[in-house]
Amino acid sequence: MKHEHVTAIRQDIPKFSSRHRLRANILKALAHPVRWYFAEVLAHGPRCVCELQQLVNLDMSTVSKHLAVMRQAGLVEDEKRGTQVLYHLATPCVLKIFPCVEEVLAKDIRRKMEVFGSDE
Amino acid sequence: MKHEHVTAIRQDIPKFSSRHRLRANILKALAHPVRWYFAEVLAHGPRCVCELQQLVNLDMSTVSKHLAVMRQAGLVEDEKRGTQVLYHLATPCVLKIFPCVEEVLAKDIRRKMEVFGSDE
DNA sequence: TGCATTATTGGCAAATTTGCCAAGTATTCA
DNA sequence: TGAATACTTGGCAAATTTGCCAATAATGCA
Repeated sequence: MKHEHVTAIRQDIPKFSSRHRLRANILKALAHPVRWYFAEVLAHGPRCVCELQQLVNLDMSTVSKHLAVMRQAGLVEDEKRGTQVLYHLATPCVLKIFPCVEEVLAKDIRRKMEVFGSDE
Repeated sequence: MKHEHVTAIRQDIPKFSSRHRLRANILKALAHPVRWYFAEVLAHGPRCVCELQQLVNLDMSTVSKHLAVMRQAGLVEDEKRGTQVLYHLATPCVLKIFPCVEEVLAKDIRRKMEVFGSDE
């Protein structure tokens, strides 16, 4: 017998849960094309919601919600300036994630080209 | 007038799309508590599906699907060994993402403690 | 004060993700 | 060959995410 079948409540992920959920949540806040793009843009300096909105051409409410996800994850911070709200990266270390992802991507492409080249 | 309302097809995210979708997809493969955990475990060396399954206490089919997500993203590679399948990290650079996330987390906690301390 | 600009929130429908079960494949071993 | 082990795939239901449209709030300006 391997283990009892727990039929746990859906939300209740086993012991590794809380620690890993916290970390996964930060990544989840980056793991969307729009939010990844925002992180890239904000790496160059603060931007207001209206600027970001024009860049992606989505409804402003949608943009606002994406930014809320990033804010709740601790990725960005906001600051009121008159009628607008400026967003900026909470820590520059987010930028270090970019090259890591590039490397995974590059390696994956190399690997796929090998497979393509072989006669399998 | 700011811009026409495009009412685009749902999938069809504007110009920044393809480039960022590709990158976001890699992060998405890490942005789940179980898969984040697997990446941590695999950082210590190859593991078979059955080992990983026992660690998280989920159905083996569920574990298999999580690993398939990671494989398709180019995060891990698999290798048959008899009846079992060993998974290992495709590139060690994934590990560099861990400390970045820790830093975001630490900064976020610091910031929240400040707010807690102030009389706002 | 009234109006425009900027942003957030609530609500909803469509899309995606997640996890289980059942069924199928592949390999080892008796 | 037949049984056991290890894994994958299809299908489905529950949960979550995403994006739009109001409706609402906050600020600046005439």
